[in-house]
Amino acid sequence: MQRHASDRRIQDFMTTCRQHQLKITPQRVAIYRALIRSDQHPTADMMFQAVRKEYPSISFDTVNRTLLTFAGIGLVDVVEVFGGPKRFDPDVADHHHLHCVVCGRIIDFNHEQYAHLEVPDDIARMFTVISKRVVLKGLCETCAPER
Amino acid sequence: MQRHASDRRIQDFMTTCRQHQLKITPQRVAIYRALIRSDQHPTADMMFQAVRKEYPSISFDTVNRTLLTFAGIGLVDVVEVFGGPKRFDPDVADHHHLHCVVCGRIIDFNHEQYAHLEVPDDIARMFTVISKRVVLKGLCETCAPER
DNA sequence: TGACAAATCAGAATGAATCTTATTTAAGAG
DNA sequence: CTCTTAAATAAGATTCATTCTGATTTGTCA
Repeated sequence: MQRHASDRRIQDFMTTCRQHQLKITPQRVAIYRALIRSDQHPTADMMFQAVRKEYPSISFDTVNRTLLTFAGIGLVDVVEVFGGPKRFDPDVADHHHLHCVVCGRIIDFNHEQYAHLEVPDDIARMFTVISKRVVLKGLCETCAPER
Repeated sequence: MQRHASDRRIQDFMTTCRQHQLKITPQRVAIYRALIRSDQHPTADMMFQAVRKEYPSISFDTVNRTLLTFAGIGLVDVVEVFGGPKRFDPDVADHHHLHCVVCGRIIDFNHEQYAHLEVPDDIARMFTVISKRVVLKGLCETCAPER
């Protein structure tokens, strides 16, 4: 089942590439594979280290450039950060983020109330909204002072 | 009136510095002055260029370090970005952001619905929330395709 | 199978942020 | 008002992230 789900995503990935006239190279497939089984919100360098293990000859530039290409066609998201390197999110469905201000961890969550955020009329008139996200800053369990 | 409001903020600024045992240096005052009359969401370099005009001998390092110090005591906010240099926000009151994906402009806004965002119980149990913000990505008036 | 545009690699270049060290200075004590 | 001291600053070096350049390789399609 695990194998089938993953294979299915690779098939979809290839279809998306073809739709955008992107060549299906072994590097791109390796990067996409690493992406869908990645820890949450990796940096380009983290992705490079991960892909490297299965594809030792790959260059950092290829990984970075490919991630940006993937972002351009909606296969991955570049998420908001408060400084530091870019971070990527393989989950492109709508969801929200917690940012721990101490360890920098980004935690995904969903909430019914946030699923129906409306855009104020005066804003909607002057701004075309592509995506909406609630971003909470705070302290995660590990970093919160003990009670 | 303009002058008075500004003077008042400088007074408050000095009080805050004293409360945190920060020395009131002419550099810090110049940086704070530039901050409160800044365009929205400047980078450290933009701040450096601005402060420079009134204080030509100041170094970039001092401007950058000072902005981070100010952020640490709540005089300025580091806002979310999607890559690129850090950006600062002199408005530390609760508000929300539009990000134009084309020109990178960040636009402040407020909305009644967003003022009452509740944090889901299961999240509140594992995460101490410091701040909440709605982040909308999209196209600003200038960058939206003509109609 | 061959041609060509696209993609990759390696290393150089750029940009942002931080660190190091020597010097200067604000602020409190006397 | 002067002295002392820790804090702050300036300048340049360093580190890290990202992008660019140019030469080489490789999917894709005819």
